[in-house]
Amino acid sequence: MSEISTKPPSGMRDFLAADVLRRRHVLGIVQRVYESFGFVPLETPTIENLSTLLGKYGPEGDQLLYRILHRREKLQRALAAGNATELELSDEGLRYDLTVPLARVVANYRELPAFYKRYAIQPVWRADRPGKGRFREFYQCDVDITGTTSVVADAEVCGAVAAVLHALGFTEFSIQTNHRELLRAFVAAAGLLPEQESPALIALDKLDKIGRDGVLQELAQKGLGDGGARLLTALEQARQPDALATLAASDGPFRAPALALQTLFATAAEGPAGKHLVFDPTLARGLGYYTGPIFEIAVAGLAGSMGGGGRYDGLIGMFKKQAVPAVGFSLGLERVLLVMEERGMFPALGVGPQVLLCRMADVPAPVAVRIASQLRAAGLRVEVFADTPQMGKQLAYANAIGAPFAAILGQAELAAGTLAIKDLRAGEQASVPAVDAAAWIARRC
RNA sequence: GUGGCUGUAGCUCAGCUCGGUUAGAGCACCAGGUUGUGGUCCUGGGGGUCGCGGGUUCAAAUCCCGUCAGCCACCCCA
Repeated sequence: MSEISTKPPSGMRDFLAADVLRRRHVLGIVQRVYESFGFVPLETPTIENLSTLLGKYGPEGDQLLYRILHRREKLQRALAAGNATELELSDEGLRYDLTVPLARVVANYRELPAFYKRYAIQPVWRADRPGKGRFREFYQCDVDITGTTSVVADAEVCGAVAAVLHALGFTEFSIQTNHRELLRAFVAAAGLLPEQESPALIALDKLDKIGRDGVLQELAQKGLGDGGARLLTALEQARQPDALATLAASDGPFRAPALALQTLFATAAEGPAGKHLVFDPTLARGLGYYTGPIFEIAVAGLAGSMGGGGRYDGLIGMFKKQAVPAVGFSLGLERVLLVMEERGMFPALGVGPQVLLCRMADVPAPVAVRIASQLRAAGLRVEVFADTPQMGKQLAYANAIGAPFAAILGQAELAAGTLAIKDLRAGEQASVPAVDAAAWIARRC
């Protein structure tokens, strides 16, 4: 194959007009709702130092970082040394999420408000294997609040994403909620080691899919047989309706996190997230930096999640001496779009010119440009057909791009000071004085 | 990372089981029917080294091996 591939790289996409409009539609609502909660925007660079990125996402996360190769002399030096490691060949990488850059920014700018509420809508990159709703370049829409451990902050970030989903037209979705400390207490009580938490929870998460026996089998395979079985029993009990209240009333390590979740539910109940928050004792999120409540948005028919978040009181402290508590929530734009597309949730989104200005070959181009300018000044979206093929060609083009009107300019119109305006949808045509044309079209758009 | 499915025209696909002249269809595109009128209709046309590489064979889109890419499920995530 001598031709150059015209496809974008794996997991990355081009967006044509219709795609862009749908994305903008969603992003506009996200921005408006986030700002209504008092969040202010932040944009950070595409590229971060690897020292910023590494060690924040867990070992799997580090593997998924896109790293940027040294250039020129620096690369030559690293290669000349022989057996160069990844770290010696690169010291920068592409942003993996929006939370770690936020943590860096909070640590870097002392002048930020003590309670910093920021939103960020930017692409992130992960060297993942692409799949349905999974890409190597995708947009996250984050809200975060730093500087407070208050449950109000937890409830507000949940409320913000819930309000976005409502504004987009979602009614049925749940925000699965758990608490990192509660999980830790369950794992300890079952006699498992802290490092066994992750594999045990991955197996337990499949309870609904593969059933109790399937989970037990998988736990045994991982060498977590007895402790895993105890954990399964405990979590099954925790899924009962009043389990959270029981845990909150208990003594010992379950009490504090269970109380925290109860307080969160009671607080969030007064906001948009209210009825959507659901306690899920088996929810465990992969990112390493969560310390308190953790969230994941679940919607029927979507395998993955539409968003996730949680409290991470230790992350910012990795960048500066004093720890700063923080909580955040992230919506995955592509996941939202995927579900909205499947369900036909988009309104009609217009694009392209409302009027195509066509002209005969004997009409000078400057005249067409002048008339187009007049129509645009009146607020219409206008395209001037560049060439002057036969009128059928020009109208066929107008039809192909979906322009509802064509304005035709020939010697007859020039002499009379009119435009022949054709309504492509109705198939009707009228001769309209040029000065009235814009209003005539606007009335019918 | 694991398992499965699919790669044929710009797009959606047929043909492959059982190898046999110039590889087809619909849509899209171009031209004409209509030199100031689109969307419908009619006629004609351009466009394919059958993903890539190798093997078997007199002969490969078709059979075999490899490879790459895409999709689906799992894993993980947003």
